[in-house]
Amino acid sequence: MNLTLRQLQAFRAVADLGSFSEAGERLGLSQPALSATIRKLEDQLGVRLFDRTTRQIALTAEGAELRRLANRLIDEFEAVSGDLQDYLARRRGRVVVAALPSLAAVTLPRVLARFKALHPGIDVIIRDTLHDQIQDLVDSGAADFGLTVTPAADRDFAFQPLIVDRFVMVCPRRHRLARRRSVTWADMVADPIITMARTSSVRQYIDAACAQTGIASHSRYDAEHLATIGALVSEGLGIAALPSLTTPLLRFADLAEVPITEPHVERVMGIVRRNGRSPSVAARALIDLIAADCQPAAA
Amino acid sequence: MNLTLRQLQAFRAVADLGSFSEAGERLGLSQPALSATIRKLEDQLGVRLFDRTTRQIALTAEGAELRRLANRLIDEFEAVSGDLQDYLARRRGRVVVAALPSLAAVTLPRVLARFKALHPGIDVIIRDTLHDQIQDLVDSGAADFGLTVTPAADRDFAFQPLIVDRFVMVCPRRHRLARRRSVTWADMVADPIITMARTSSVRQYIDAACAQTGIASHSRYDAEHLATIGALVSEGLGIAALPSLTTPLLRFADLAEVPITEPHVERVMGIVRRNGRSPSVAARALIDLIAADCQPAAA
DNA sequence: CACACTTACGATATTCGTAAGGATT
DNA sequence: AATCCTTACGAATATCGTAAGTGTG
Repeated sequence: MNLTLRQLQAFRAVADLGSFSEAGERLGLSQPALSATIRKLEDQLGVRLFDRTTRQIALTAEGAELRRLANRLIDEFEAVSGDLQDYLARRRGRVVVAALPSLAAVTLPRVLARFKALHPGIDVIIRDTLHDQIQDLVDSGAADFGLTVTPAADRDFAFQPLIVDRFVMVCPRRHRLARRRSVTWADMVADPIITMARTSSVRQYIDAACAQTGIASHSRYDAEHLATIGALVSEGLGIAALPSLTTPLLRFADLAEVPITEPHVERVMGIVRRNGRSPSVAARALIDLIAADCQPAAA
Repeated sequence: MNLTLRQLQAFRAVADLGSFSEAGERLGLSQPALSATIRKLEDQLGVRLFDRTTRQIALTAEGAELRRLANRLIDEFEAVSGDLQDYLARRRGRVVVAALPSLAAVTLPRVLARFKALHPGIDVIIRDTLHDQIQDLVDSGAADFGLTVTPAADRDFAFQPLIVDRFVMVCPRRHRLARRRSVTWADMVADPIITMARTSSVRQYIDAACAQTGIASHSRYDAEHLATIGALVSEGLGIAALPSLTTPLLRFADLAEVPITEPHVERVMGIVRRNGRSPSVAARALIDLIAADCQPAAA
């Protein structure tokens, strides 16, 4: 037995309306076509579903049973079908973004505001975590894509660069370096440097810069959160070297911000995806929006 | 969008097996046919469901979503389909029989024992009630068919005669008529006659017989239940005129049973169905069994 | 006679299988 | 070279609509 959805829909329409011609009209079919469909269905099942009296039709007992089952099935089917429609039309769905805290806090919120307006039915879940874990999340498929720095070369990732982030020095406004147009790493040696915890990718760049310039790292404080760093700097406990992308989060602290020109440290941030895996429609939409936001010139 | 069950089944097979050729083998389809099916499904949905790398295929995010939905749908469909199969194969179902108490107590139990053995999944519900209500139950569709006497001519019933039931006199074994080969209505006048209550169809025949022979009805006792009549007769309180069909139920009372030859009163019992309504498969099966039981010669 | 379903039939669409093509291991 | 998917194409099947047929009110 091989029932067809169309057969069931036709049967339901006839059973509901009690008329072949009305059902045909509703389904956009000619009445003979419906007649043939029901006839075939009856042949397949080996049972009469309607008692015909040329003038009137009535469900048989088997017809009534089939009607029950068909209703259940078609309802389920249409509900699911609607889900898929919505999903594919980006009216429904879910995107999981794994992003570095800086991007999650600065870039993403701005984009998400627009995204939410465009696709109100899509939930965006932000996993703000560190670079290594972002790579793992993307690799395992737990995240649709990642927003982070250039991924490790040995991983099979597709990387789409978006932002080149340079480091800036952050200090109190009354600090001796606050008025400078730019500073060098050497300028900063005299002060205690407050950096992010060793687990942070930012710290990797700082340490690299230290090694590159031959200057020993001399951080006195490590912080997990940017807000903590901002507070520490604000209290005059030291100065910080941070990616420029993160400084908007420190606005509350009323700090001075000076580019670090020597050594030239920059991190390239962008979108990390699994190679050979196409993103979901919802993810694709968000990726496009992020790219447009970060590269207005490219658009 | 008009998804087809076949499309979903094809998609699920490919998604499960991760291979077009294996899925084709399982479905009994050629591999290109499957390829075309999936291709068309993707076109309809406007989304790629698989990432193809000529050597390997992997679900896209939409594919994964569709897989979830397809599984739900197909499982539901197969469950429903199985229910229907069972129903049509008479492994499941329900028959409601409206029967006169005599038939419900005498004929039906014997048949139902065989029916239950043949179709253990079908529930048979017996409504033992009086003729008028049987007609109503059948007419309204509440009962699949009725077992009763010839229905009223003004009703639109199909009647299939099964048993011609003649009336017999029932009396104590030591009664003066107990040894007779047959008796007439006139023979019985001397004794008090115990009959069923006025609501019974049996009583209608008794009264008709009285009127026909010009003999006044002179029943002293009315009883609702046959067992009561049997007990009354057994105690010597009178004699009874009953359809021969009912006498097996009086065996407990150890009574004599003599056919009544004059007047010739008989009731034709059979199966009553609604005209123009085909019986359910289950009902048909039970009807056939009853007919075979009552007319072994016809078989 | 009008209405509602059925049957008949030709046209269109869909689906299938075989055969050939292309890419990767 | 072998394997797996895709494309191409002709054949079988299904489905549809128009037109004609049948029985009922």
